[in-house]
Amino acid sequence: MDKVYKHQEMEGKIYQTWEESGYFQPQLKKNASLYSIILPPPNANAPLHFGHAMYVIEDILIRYHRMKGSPTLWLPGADHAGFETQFVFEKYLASQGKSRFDYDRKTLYQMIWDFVEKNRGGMESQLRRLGFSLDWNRMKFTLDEDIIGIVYKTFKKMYDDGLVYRAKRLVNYCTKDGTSFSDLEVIYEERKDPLYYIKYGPLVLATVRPETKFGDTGVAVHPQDKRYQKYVGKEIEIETVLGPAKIKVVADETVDPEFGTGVIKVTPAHDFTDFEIGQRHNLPARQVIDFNGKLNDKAGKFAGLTVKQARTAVVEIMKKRGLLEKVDENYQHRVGLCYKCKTVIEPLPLEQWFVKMEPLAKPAIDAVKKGEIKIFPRRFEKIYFQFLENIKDWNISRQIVWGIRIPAWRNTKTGRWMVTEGEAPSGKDWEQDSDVFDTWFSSAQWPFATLMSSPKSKINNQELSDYEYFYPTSVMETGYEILRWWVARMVMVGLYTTKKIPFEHVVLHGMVRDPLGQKMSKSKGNVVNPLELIDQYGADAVRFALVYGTALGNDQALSYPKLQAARNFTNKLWNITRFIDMKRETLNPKSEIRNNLTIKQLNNLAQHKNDKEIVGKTQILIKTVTKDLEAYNFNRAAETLYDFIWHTFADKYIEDVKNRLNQNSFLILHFSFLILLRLLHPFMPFITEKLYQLLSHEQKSIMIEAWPR
RNA sequence: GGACUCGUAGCUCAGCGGUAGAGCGCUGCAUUCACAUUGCAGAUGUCAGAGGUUCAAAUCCUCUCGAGUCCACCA
Repeated sequence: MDKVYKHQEMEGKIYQTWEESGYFQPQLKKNASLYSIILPPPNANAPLHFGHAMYVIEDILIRYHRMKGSPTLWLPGADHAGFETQFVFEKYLASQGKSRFDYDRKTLYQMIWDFVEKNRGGMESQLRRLGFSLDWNRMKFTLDEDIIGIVYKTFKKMYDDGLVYRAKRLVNYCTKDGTSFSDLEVIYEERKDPLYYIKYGPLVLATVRPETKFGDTGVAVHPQDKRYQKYVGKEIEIETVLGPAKIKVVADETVDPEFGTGVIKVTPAHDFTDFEIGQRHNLPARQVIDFNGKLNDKAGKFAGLTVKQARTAVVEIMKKRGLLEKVDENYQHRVGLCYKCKTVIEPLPLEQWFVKMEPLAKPAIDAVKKGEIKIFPRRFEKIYFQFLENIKDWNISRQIVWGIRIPAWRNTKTGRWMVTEGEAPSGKDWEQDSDVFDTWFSSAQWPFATLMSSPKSKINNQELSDYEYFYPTSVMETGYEILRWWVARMVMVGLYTTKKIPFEHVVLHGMVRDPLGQKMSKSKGNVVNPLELIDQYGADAVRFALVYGTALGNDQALSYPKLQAARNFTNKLWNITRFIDMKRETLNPKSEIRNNLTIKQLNNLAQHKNDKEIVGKTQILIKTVTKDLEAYNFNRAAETLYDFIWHTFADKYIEDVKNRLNQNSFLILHFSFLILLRLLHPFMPFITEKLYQLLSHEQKSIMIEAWPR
């Protein structure tokens, strides 16, 4: 053995033998306690980042339960990541001097497919580098035919149940990316914009968006506002930049009398609050901004101007005509932006498919309230409830091509819609909706969709699908930032479709930040690639460093000292093994070399006081580590193991035993270390495998050894 | 406007009701035979502040101050 552990020479080979061994596949048997996790599918088109490396938590759980003897499934997948991927592809097109509008739908889809296909596999080999014991035979892609079929079925069922409806409503629209978004995809930024006080006949009102005034179909005040009582319900004559006009005054609770003058203009087609006011008071929605972000001919001579240009132009004319009372230049407010390209989101009226969320949210709330689903750490329950209790209907239409096309057809003659499970309706006059589903709509079905579409297996003469066997899954482990985007939606749709919870426990990890505690981002240029760290420190060390010293659900700053410490720890393990191996040669013990000595058998073997002591302490360690794993206290389990192996086992016990080593104490030394390796295996799979085989002189993998008890 | 997290040794963070902990750093010593990616010994903290509950509080409660995050959304 070398003096130093060289991970570069070991990890690749070990992973290969694991994969060939078939141990990643669950050993299905009847009446066993099952364990399953569906991997949150990484974007098929992008390299892994630290968020994915945190899935090491799942590998720890999977390896632990596999060793405990459960049929254990960890199912990998890849996400087509609809808008994300199309966004990247369009950037690529732009670099070639092209745009998506240069191609028809079919060609564009195929081009993105090929683009993704070219990058496929990268992410998968990276998951292998991390040592993840995923069952690659069950790999799924979100655009697999059978997955699409299941998504169609769900949509059709929702439609038939009246949970999906088509409506012209205001949506968050990015005029640059040319698609609408759900509420979650809008980010807000604090901005300082001028607040214009505009004269509307006898009234004055404040707005930051004078360019939308062509879409005004009313003026609103608070019902209790005494100043304006006399106008309520009446039409007032106003002077506008396009000449004189009449406009109705309504009273609505949502108006804040403290804001501005207490009067607001109502522009139902371009503001969410105004849309609602419009609905309540029968004010028509007049769209004056088009989907290209420019004003249309309803804006008279301002038609063709962008929103920004129009604002300046309108203000200028109002100034000239004395229609502007004053301008507050220091007005602070928050502006909605496209989460991807940061363009100002334009609320625009668009016909879309919506999912009614309230009936879905209720059972999802109950499932957690009743404890059928548990969330770890507990504090995230609040965020979950808060989201579900205030949920709004979900816009699931996206105006892109990269995704699952919505199986809805419109009759060009009657205008009626028909929803199917994917097949085109008979007859000539049907035209399919050109939109695709929001990626999260299909992702919400991932746990049951993946299992339903896996091949059946024979279990005790019974043909069972993975769905029948494994569902509901045991754990959904992911970053807390997608609790609402994904986890909550999986619970809702899972409960709706399968009538069962999709998973029993939700385990949430925190973010990995850069060494200074800053969020990693491409624009800041502080992104660290986990694969580079694996090259440098080894996968075991990277895994260990990510778990060690950070409580579940907390963010952590990437720490090089910690990585180094973890790497040194692997070296320590290596040298403990070297010592034991060396002593074996000199002592040449003839007694039973069995690997599976239990701690109790070991206890009976112990004669010397210190041998008894180390066995006793190991016994306690087993209990502690097991308990911490069951409670998802991964950091504590890791810290306890590190401390025990290094400072108790190596520093104290080995230092003591090395001077009095005999046949008997050697057995204690040897077998108790094998127990430690097994305890450590879920955290550091590669080196523990290597050392286990070195010491036991057997071909048997530590992966399928029994968890110490 | 609501909610959450964090504030513990120089730095990064565990601990979350029973005599202050780890990693890195620091000081001194050791070392041909498992390991310098080492060992031994050691220094370093009114656990942000103020009140309260308790036999006992870094740990529970209230408030204050600082750092950060999320949600709602203002026309």
